[in-house]
Amino acid sequence: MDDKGRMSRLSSLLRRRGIVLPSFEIYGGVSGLIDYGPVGARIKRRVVNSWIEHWGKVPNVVEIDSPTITPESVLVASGHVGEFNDKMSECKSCGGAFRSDHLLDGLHDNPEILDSSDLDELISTNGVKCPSCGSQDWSGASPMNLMFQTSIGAMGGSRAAYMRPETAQGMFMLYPALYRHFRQRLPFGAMQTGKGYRNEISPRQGMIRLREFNMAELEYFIDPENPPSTDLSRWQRRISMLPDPDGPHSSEIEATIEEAFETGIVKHPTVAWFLAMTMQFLVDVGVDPEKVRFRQHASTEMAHYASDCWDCELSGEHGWIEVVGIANRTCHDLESHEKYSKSGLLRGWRNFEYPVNESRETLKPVGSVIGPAFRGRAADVAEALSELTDLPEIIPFTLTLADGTTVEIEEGMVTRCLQESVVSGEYFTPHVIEPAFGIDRIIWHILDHNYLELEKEGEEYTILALEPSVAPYDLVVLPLFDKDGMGAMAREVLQRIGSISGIFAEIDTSRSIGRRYARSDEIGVPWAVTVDHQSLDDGTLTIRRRDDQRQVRVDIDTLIESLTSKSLQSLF
RNA sequence: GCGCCUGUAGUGAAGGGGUUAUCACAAGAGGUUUCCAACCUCUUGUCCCGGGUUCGAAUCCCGGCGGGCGCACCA
Repeated sequence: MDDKGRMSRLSSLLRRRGIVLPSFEIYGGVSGLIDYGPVGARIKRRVVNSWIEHWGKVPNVVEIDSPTITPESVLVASGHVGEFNDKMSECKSCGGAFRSDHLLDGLHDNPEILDSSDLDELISTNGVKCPSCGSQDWSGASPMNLMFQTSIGAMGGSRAAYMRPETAQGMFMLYPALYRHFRQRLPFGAMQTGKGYRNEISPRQGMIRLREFNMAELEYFIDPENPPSTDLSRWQRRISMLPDPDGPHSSEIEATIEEAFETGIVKHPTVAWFLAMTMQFLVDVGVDPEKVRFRQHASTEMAHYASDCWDCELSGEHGWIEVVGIANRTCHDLESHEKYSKSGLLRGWRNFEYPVNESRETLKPVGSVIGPAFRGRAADVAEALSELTDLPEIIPFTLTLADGTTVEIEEGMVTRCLQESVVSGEYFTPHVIEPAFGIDRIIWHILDHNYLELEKEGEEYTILALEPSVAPYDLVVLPLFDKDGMGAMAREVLQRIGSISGIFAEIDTSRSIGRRYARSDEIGVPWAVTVDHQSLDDGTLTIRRRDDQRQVRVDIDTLIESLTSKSLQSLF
């Protein structure tokens, strides 16, 4: 079977069976937007649920949910407005598009701050040549905004906003509430799943580059001086890793995460732990462990907020694709939000091992003298006095205010006093380790890795060998024939199964039994329960296992019990 | 955004300036059938959108939208 055809056969299957389809198709479709159909939506829900459960087991990790509409100011602070508004210049000769500021590298100290007309002028006066064809015929620099713009408020006076390009900012916005929730104790984490939006220039490759996509992100807040200790020894699987090409370990290796951390390839213990947990998650939802690798970002390609960054890449029909980014965002986000919002709540408190006694000599302003003497500037004088670190030996002296002006401080304006205090700890800005998952990309690879084209009695036969935890249905109930009471009994069985919480089943009565097995195999249903003639006599049913088509006969109570305890596998 | 290729039932394809657009599979109804896409009868359903050329356009031309690949961009 040729490899070129496999992807189109898989895509056909996804459409035909209502798993993933193009959106708005009767109106011609929109590039970069997809629908999950009735079967795909169930798979997606279960992948997302698996993700929430996986990380929810970590102590001190909670789920939150925040708006997708985000005020501009938040994204200015996060750096997205600057970062996602690059100006592009296009070569009129060959059609190549380049970042305008990159064209001016070496010609201007800080081309990023230039506006469009300055960029155009510098490009033309310096005779910048097109890197691909050498021509000098440039279109005007125009912003390439990768965020969807909107505004809050229907009438004039509305507030600029964007559809969020990531969910992470929601967690940062909620930091004060999280800090309270966890009773001021780090580490803790917050996660959310939901939509993110990026107005890609050219979305491609099916569900790989979307304009509206499902993300799942976790922000784990730690004290950088006391990173949580982690036990990496429970993961002994060897994983393919591509360390930073500019670093000391530049070639691809196979190692356990523990080894990678001990040899310094992974620098941060918490990052190492997240790499291991990520691998675990992917394997649990049915990604082929042989098609996973972790790639460390070179220092040059790191996102604006990250100090160390690993991609988890999966191999499939589209080659190696990044599906998870694990970044040490350090204190960047919280610090930046503190600066822009002037909020004082984006911090953690760390107790010293031993309290420190501090004594400090200060010059305390005498209000009744300072006030009349300096009038409107009195407050500035008091401020400047409190910030003095080296107290002058003699009074009078000259004091420099915040605005750079000076005043003479004379005898009687201040009193010298000694402040004694016990300092038991200090404030700090927590660091953040962030795993960010692209759910749609993961779903694609789950489908890809589990799409098996087999041969059965000389015929092509397709199985979607999904992990039961992410299968669209847990099982399908099939009467051998829909008559003689078999159909009725199948419906009773379905009803009993339906009352088990967390179990989803459907019934299929049309056409031959073999065809119905094939249909359920094709959408990945792991179990089929068949009601046959013997069922009518003695109440037993057969359970068929998708992956080897073996069947066992059990009575209905055993079936219900096994389903409840999720131990169907043990019947075989 | 540029270049090349491309768009016909749910899926995959054939055809093509002139009656009612073809085939397979899938799907629905009925029959048959004692467990793996069997068989029989019947049925449903298609030329991406807009404009142009023409007596006549699904077919030719132009534009748009969508898809694939490459470049660029992006993670």
